[in-house]
Amino acid sequence: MIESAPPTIPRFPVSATVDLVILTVREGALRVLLIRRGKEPHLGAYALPGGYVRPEEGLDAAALRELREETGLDGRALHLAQLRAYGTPGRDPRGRVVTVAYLALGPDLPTPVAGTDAAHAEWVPVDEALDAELAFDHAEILRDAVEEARTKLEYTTVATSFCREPFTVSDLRRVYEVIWGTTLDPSNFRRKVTRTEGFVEPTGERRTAEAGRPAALYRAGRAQVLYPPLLRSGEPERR
Amino acid sequence: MIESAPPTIPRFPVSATVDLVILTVREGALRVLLIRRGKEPHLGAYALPGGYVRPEEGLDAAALRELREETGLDGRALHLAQLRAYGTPGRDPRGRVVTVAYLALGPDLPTPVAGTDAAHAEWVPVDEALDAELAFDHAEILRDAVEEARTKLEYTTVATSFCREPFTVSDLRRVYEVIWGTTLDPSNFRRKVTRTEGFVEPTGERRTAEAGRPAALYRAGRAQVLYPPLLRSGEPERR
DNA sequence: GCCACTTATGGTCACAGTGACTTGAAAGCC
DNA sequence: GGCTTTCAAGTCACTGTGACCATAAGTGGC
Repeated sequence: MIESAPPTIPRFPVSATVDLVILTVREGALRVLLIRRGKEPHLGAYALPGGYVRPEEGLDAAALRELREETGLDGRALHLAQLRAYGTPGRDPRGRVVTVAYLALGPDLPTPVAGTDAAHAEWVPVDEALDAELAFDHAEILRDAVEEARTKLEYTTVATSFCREPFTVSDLRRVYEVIWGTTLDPSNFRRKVTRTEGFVEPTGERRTAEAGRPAALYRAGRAQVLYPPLLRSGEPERR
Repeated sequence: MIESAPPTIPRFPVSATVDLVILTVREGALRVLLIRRGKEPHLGAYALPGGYVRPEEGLDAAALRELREETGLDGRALHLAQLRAYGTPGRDPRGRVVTVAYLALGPDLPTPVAGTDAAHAEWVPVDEALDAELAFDHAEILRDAVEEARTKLEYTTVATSFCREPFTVSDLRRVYEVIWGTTLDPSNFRRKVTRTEGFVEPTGERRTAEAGRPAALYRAGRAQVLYPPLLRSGEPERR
């Protein structure tokens, strides 16, 4: 099929967009950055931030640009990776749109800057977002993104992306607990994290919180993957 | 950005295609189905089968259709899943093309049917394919696909998709060995496979090969994921 | 200062899963 | 029968994990 395409003219034109699922852990909940739509379709509904891919721009570059425009954040400081593409014919009533979803993970991020497209952006708890009505097929994308994030916690060290450095082992543990919806044994978690080469690096400093013994501080290590993985073995708890 | 798009007219038109990475294990090698391009660009080079997404067709449906057109195979009998999207601006010299790559896994498949677009299709060992010159960015796609397949063997039961039923434990082991490029201990592999609930189901039958004790025959089980996973722990062997 | 409370950190123990290896079973071939 | 080949089952040491206990080191109340 591909051989018979006339040069430079799309065989069947579609729009290409990127949508961002930006996750953070804030106030004990996994939250996603959503905007309130100001126009039809889906006026007033929550939607994932995103936008059109520009002519001379790659998909990753478009995701980075949108991230900067919508949140004022530098994508190189976050964990940003492609999730997958969504292109069901009726997903956008205005025409045929194929969107490439990206998953961005970051520490308790500032509320998005005003004066941008995302003036009405909010950090919405993922549970609420999935109960609310989301524009287009963004509920499906969000579900896939959360599942991807849960899985990535098992096999990679991305959990550190949710912590502002320096962080304590308990900070890191709470990331796992919030995203997995479980509780983890503090002692066993510490053993796993500190004994896994390259997961975290001690800074030598300590931090005294409101209560309890001061906790040692850590930075993210160089390892990208977790071997052996940290599997969410038991059944999930109450939700 | 998305709100300002004029209805039904793409903000910036691109072409949407699907490309298929169809893998099988044949004659002791991991092979990929490639076609010889009959037109420019990349005339004569190997390329992944694929084609344009049609107006009223979802991405998954397009992948299923292309699979049928190119190989005569029913995608429901294979393991078919989206890999990721590729949309670097210069990847196709004829214009802006975003392609969604799919990974298909199947047992020693018949040579593709003639009389289709894929008249010049061949099963090429993956090693050779990556050394040869592939059209567009298909080398990158193939590399990603093979890595994905290797990872899926660890955490899922897809290895059974490479075996025609009924199969022996040794058949299944050779799938792992070929795709991972390692050797596995037959005894430990058997223990793992047979003791993992839902991985394989005994048929009760036996098969006598050219030499050796007859092997028990199995079907694929109901389990989709492998828990605990079957990790490729040691370093890869010579390649 | 002493005490209750909280959180961090360290250790023990039993058990499951795995890698390396040995032994035995069941076929064909000479 | 003796040989080779492959399948199958068992042993053993080691690692990682979950459950649990004990201690350390802060805060705030009195």
